Amino acid sequence: MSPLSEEQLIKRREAQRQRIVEAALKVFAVRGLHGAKMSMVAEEAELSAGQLYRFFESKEELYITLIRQVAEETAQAMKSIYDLPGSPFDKLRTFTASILKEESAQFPFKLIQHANTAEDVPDEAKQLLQQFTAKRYIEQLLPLFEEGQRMGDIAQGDTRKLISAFLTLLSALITLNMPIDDDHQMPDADILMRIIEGPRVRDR
Amino acid sequence: MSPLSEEQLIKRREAQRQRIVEAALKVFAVRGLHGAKMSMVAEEAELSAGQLYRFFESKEELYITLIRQVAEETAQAMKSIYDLPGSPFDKLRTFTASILKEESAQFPFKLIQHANTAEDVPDEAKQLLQQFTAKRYIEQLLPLFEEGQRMGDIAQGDTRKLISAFLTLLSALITLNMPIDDDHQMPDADILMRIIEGPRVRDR
DNA sequence: ATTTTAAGAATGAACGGTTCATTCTTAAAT
DNA sequence: ATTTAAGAATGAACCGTTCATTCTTAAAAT
Repeated sequence: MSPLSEEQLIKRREAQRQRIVEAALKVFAVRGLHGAKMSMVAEEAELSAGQLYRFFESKEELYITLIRQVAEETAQAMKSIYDLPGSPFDKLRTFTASILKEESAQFPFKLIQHANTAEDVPDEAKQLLQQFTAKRYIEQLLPLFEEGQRMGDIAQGDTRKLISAFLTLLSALITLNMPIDDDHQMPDADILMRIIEGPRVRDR
Repeated sequence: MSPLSEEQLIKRREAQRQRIVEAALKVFAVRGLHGAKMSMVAEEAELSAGQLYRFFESKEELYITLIRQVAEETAQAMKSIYDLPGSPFDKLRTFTASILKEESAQFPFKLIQHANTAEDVPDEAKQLLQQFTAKRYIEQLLPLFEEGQRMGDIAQGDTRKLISAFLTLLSALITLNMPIDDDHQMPDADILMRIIEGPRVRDR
């Protein structure tokens, strides 16, 4: 009857779909909703533009699917900071360094940043993002920062404000999307950590 | 013959031209070269789109004119940091605060950031920007930072790297173009100053 | 009366999302 | 081996939209 069993087909199809979403993440993160073209996503996913429409009925559906997935994964990644080794400060440094090092780790941030500032973002995407706002991340990190403050690793003061500033700067840095040339060089994690670092003593 | 002398006319025209450039700065800074539409510039300058073409023969010419003007003004602004009152650290804080406070002060940064990362930027604009690169700003600020380091106000270490990181983060923050809503709030200058701040002692 | 200025409509080219006719692949059935 | 047909893939239109730019027209200035 059918050349491929039902099960095989579904699996295969799902894998393809995921491949497209990953390509879309890269393209949408870098270029934004309107700057990203379906043809670019197709190229990145290594199939023809027409093919995309066998998996997603529109650019909008693809975008919403992408946002949904990224929102969930990011929330997950946030939680996983707690599993990192060392003190709260160590955990945060490791987290920060890994994001600044790996380009692929930056895509979700860029995507969300774009989605939050671009216009004509589909309502459904907006709603999804509202469920996963910065406010939520702050609450999620609050215990970690508070412990760090108790230990003296992390600077005293309004904790939420500190987290907010830190996340904003990290996000800003990622979003900057700098060409790594002679003129600019990505500040490393340690520079960024100075923002939340507790009191230092002279000469180290 | 004419109640307006030749001279007056030219002056009037020049003023109008400048008005357009300023409108363009705002629009191009926020939306980038391709995101900015001539109709938007026209609206901002409070004239019709068609009128623009009496002053600039193309979008490209307008853009190049704008880049040239901004590049020069920015270099000028950089120099003026030295004229600010107080210690090197004070000067830098004042400078930073004033940029973060006033939106109009951020336009040049945004424009340059866009121009440096966008594609299909006119060659002439690229060339103009190369003359006023970050590298140049770093050299310009070097004496100020070195003095600050000698005084202990500013953190020790590779001075150029420190300046670069500071400028990059400032630029990133500005470029982020955050909506000032409940979720996000612009980190203030003092937070940013922690990046370059010299050794702190416990309890202030 | 003539020129200048302005606004706004018209133009035309490029772009890009989407569709579709057609060709290819592949694995089961013969 | 050969056939067969479903699903995969392509690439070329299609077609609406979006601008940059030009044209038309009329008011205002001189």
